[in-house]
Amino acid sequence: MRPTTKDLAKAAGVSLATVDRVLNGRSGVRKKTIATVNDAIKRIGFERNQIAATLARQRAYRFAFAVPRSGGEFLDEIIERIREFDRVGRAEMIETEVIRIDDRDPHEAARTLGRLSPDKIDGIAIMAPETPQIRDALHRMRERGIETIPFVANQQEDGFVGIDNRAAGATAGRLMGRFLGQRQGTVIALTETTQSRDSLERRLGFDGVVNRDYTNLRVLPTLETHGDPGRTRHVLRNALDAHDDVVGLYIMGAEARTPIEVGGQLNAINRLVVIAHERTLSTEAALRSGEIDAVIHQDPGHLVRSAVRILRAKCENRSTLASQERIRIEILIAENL
Amino acid sequence: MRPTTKDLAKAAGVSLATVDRVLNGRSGVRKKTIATVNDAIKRIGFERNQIAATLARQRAYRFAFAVPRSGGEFLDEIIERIREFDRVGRAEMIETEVIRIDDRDPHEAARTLGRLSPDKIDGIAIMAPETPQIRDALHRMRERGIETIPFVANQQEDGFVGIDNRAAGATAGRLMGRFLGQRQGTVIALTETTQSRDSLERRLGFDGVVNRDYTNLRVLPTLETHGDPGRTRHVLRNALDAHDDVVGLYIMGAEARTPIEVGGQLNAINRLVVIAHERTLSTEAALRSGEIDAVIHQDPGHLVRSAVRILRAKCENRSTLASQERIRIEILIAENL
DNA sequence: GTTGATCTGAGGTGCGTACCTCAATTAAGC
DNA sequence: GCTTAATTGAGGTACGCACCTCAGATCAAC
Repeated sequence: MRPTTKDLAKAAGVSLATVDRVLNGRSGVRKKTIATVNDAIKRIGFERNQIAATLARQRAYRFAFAVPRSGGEFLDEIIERIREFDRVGRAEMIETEVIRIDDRDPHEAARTLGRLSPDKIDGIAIMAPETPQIRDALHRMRERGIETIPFVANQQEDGFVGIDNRAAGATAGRLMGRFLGQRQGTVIALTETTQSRDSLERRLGFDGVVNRDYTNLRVLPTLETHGDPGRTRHVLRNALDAHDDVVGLYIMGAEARTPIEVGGQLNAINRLVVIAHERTLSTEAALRSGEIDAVIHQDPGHLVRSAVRILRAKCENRSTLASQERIRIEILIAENL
Repeated sequence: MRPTTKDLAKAAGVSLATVDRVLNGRSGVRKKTIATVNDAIKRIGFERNQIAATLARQRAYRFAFAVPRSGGEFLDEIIERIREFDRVGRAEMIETEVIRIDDRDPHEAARTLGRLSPDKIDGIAIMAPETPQIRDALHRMRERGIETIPFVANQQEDGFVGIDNRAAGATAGRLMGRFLGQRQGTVIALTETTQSRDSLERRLGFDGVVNRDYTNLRVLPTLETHGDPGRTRHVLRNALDAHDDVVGLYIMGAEARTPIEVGGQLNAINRLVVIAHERTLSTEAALRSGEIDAVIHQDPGHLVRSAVRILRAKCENRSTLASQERIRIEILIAENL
């Protein structure tokens, strides 16, 4: 039989109350006693029964996902997965909710986060640009006892859930090079805004591979669409007009729908190797139809489940298996959709 | 507050004992009463608290993974993931164990499975060839009340956990075609044994794509290694001698180490596009060194966690979210390892 | 109406932990 | 040694459900 708290109390020569105080980090225990209990934990191999602990808490874990108010298909997909998780999670006493924050107004976003109280929420996964205001708000949340982790954005932070965007860019670069083979020419790189760290990282990774291993290719400075179809058409047409040897298109942003549409209309896409990011209804359809050649993807379901596992582990101050939590950089083509 | 069994009893106008009988499928309840309770469940949106239910069972779930006695690196990897899961699972009252079965002796395998009693085990994931003896043994296990699911092998069975091998082969075929570009020549396909259904499916998928879309390529009949380095060297050398235009090598089996080694020794691999299955220490190293170009993979951690989720859901007669349980066909290259 | 079988209710115990109160003990400062 | 504060123990209740017993109700067949 697995040792219980009762066994632990006996082994440590203390009462259940003290065991409880130590296990849950409550105050009013001498350092020496804490050490005694910890020794006993190791000695008898005690491990808290999380099932019983969760039940005894008398309330569900409540986790929030703070996501931008504006977003494309990929964000919709993530939100759908959060809601899906919520449905099955309730039976395991985990409730999840989506909180929208305004990524264009850092002050308002910080205020929204500031309003969250530990009474209503145990942890939060944040998908937001790293502005000083947000950073401050997060710091204050942690002080109030709310666990936080960066989600999809801000990979350099601790406990990040998401992919290594630099490696993702390198992956795209490798595929671009290999798919183009001996062909010589220009590659267009497109994103919503070059301000975003994700785009920067991806571009760095992409260039790293292409410049080193595919000297037959030349990558143009990144074009910006600002998510605007008109502007997308404009910059794309300009680039195609200016270079008659365009052979590849790398769509770096999460919103590939408009570039694909515009590319198709310009009748350019059929001759190009096109690589985009994130599986959405649009990129999936484009993969099937052959309009694009590969998609670099991170699984939204895994993202959500991993974030919840990590938040929960933090609440129970456990550690997690890093190997289990690394989000894969997936390569999708028509055949493995 | 979520409705509890008590609320359900009140809503259905029956006692807690009857609610328990219905929820857990015990005998001695009239059909009409069962219907009344089920109606009430829907009406008030009752959902069993799995945390409390698990605790009240007074014992952990015990799941087994039946895997072949002989196997290569990929099997080792899977077993390692099972043990890893076991360590974290115990805190959630899920115990897992590995059972070795002799895949060369179906009778002995069936006997091993036959010895398993519902007292000692709640469910089992089986990775074994589909012989009549095994099929019988599984049938009898289910009758005894042990849940079973096919694992990695036998994808056509219900509840299968693993990848669609035909699609995996098609994925390999597409990559082979794209990586070779305009090059013309012969492609070698290699496996341990063509008797295995996995190999057959992969070959079918591979051929489907290559024969249709890459007429510049010709795929030779599948070579068999029987897992023997000597034989591998022999058949590979023969094939390379017989065809001076070999441009690609497709290693279909799970054990790629020997073919990669032999190919390297024959000094052939550097000129070829090589695609293998399953990430292992060998294929990972070969990807990094450039000896192979891509690996088609299924994540062992996901395989194990998914199998456990499905077995547990079956024990609690719940349904699972199919979308969450589909094992991805992953494409690995050096950049997204 | 009786008998026997079938169904249902009432009530209990226990799982392993969280979280609470209050009294008792021990340590620390003077 | 005394006072005060810090530490510890004892005991309780609760979570939502599984699983048990036994008496009482209901039903069907005769």
